[in-house]
Amino acid sequence: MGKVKIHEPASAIFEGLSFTREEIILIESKFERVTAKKGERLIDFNTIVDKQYFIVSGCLRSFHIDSNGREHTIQFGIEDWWISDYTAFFSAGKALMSVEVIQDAELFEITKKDRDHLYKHIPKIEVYVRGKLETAFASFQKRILSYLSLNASARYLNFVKSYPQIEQSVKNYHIASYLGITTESLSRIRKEIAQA
Amino acid sequence: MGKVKIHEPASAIFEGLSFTREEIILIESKFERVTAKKGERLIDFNTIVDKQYFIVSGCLRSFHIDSNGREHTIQFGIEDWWISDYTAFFSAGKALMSVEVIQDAELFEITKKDRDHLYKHIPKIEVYVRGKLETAFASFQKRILSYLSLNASARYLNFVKSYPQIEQSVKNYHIASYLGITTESLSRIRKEIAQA
DNA sequence: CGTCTATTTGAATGTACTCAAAAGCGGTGG
DNA sequence: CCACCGCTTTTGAGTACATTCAAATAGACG
Repeated sequence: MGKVKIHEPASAIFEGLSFTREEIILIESKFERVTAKKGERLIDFNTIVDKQYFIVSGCLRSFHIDSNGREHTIQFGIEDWWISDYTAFFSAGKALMSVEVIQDAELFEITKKDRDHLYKHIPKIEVYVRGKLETAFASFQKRILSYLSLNASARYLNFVKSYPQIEQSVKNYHIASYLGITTESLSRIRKEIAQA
Repeated sequence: MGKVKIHEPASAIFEGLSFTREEIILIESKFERVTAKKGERLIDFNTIVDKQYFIVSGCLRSFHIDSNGREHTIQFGIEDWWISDYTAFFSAGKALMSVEVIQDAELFEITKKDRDHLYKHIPKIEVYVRGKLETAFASFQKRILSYLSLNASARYLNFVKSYPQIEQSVKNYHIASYLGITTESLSRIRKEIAQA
């Protein structure tokens, strides 16, 4: 389990920030506690996205199905991470991808409207979120670099090293779809690594 | 040329925001006007990054040189865009990549410290920047999806469609290094497309 | 025209994919 | 406890796509 527990006040999401009693109540009123079972979809392709999820426990992924029917995993989400279809959430447009539960999960859910309300009334949350966004931005940049400069085997090793907890929580075919390779290729890569 | 001119007040960078006279003076004092010639490097690999650039005119790119000596273009920057090594800039760490001028450029330069000062004294700038960051975040997400789901030819067509202005401003070998393919492959792809 | 840089072409190679089939694993019910 | 089922991973053979290295053109500019 992560640092934040589902029974704590939602304000615990913003780790390191301290709040007044009124602020804590406001934050509490904007987040909804949600539990979701393996296989459930929180966001569906082509629907309007106005929700974002903070993961207390469990594992989720966002993925896209391309014109050939192949799934591509954009992001995995585990405890203390946020997940949504950000492209759609930020622009209030329709989802390019779906978000599904891989392992039973406990979540804090918030709508865009409520998020904006929190930003407005508690500006330090906006500052905090900008910092998180910057970190996520930088890690996306690194991921792009890994597609540009590494072969499948090196990308896999890099993934395992960077996200050991995720590697343990998901199926190999999910990892393959995150790395941009087929299940068969990942299997052969793992075999090669094991032999060395 | 873009909407913002180098002779305008720096506050023009934040398109759509209106400022008081005092705010305009503060913003002006934090940005420095810089001109840079083709070939110049604004950020060098392995050096501390504390500057970010708003591009008024010209063209730049950020790129990484991998362990085999190959260059990979992370981002192109043209007028009205920001460029830096964000990974390093956000974390005040050393550059993973370099930023070089592809076409003579006019820029507004700002340090991290001055940026933070502006955020603190003019909060609406921080809100504005968060919005920009979200847009950039979403476009990175789309780019990752393109590496996962498209072959080289489709990625190229996608690039040309999405960034026609950039395609005109840069060499093919830069485009190849952005798409994650070799110059030779891009040449063959362009030939195929031309024939069809 | 000559030089430097950028692009194209060719042939051989390599990496990852496709499709099909087999093996492994985990849970359920008899 | 074992047999079966569904799901996941592995293996194999053939193929496709992109790379490598080397050489030939094409363009830009003085």
